[in-house]
Amino acid sequence: MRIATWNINSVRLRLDLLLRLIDEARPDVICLQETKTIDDCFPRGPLAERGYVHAHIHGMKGYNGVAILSRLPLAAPAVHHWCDRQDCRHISAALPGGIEVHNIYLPSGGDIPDPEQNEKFAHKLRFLDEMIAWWPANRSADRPMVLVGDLNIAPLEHDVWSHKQMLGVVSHTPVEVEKLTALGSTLGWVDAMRRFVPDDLKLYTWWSYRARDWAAADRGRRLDHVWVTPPLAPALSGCLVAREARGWEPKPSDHVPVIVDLAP
DNA sequence: ATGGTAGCGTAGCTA
Repeated sequence: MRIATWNINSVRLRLDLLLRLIDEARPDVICLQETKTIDDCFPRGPLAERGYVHAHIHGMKGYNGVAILSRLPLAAPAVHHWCDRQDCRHISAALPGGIEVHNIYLPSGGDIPDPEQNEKFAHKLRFLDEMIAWWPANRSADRPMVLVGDLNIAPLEHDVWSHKQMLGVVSHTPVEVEKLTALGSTLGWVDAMRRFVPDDLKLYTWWSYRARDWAAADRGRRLDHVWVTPPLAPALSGCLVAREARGWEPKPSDHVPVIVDLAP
């Protein structure tokens, strides 16, 4: 089974690129973040035509928005809310065989890495704290689960272009990294991407729009993640970061798809 | 040190 995750940064504007991903990678399940549309405007038709007849969509006007599109039936669709908000940032559904897929868009956190000065950063930290408490209280590590999405944190030294220069930049500050690590420890989550790319090699999924030449500068960050619970770890058979998608014309997302394969 | 770009929706927020 092949699962793709992608912060598409508007599913309506980039429908053609989503269809290109489908043609080129043929994922069974696609998890999108930042769809940026209400559910009534989500382009279900062209996706259903290509076999993605099962969809769990949770969007809002203009911001956020997550979706799980699947060729395989989806059971137990759920919406999860955090920080007493109605943001569309986390949904889940179960695949045949009982594998539960969680699709998460974690708050970016703004620019200033101080929760006293910046309420967006405070929101990000609270979101993490609430999830750290939620998983062990609501799910067992024995359950086969996949957690994907834009977590807006690059935890490892080589998840950013310069560890030293990024230590004070939101997405790579020690407080965020500690909380993401604690989140990973809740159920013994396995970092699927790093199963296939050693920790000492650079690995990015996002490059800023604000660079003159993103590829030449290559100042990326690994903000997007695929985690699995221990029962699924032996099934991991591959993981691919579709770096070339950062150059897809006419208008690429600033994030690229991450694709993971699970053996039957 | 600063400013740089993008999407939504049509001002200003979010990233």
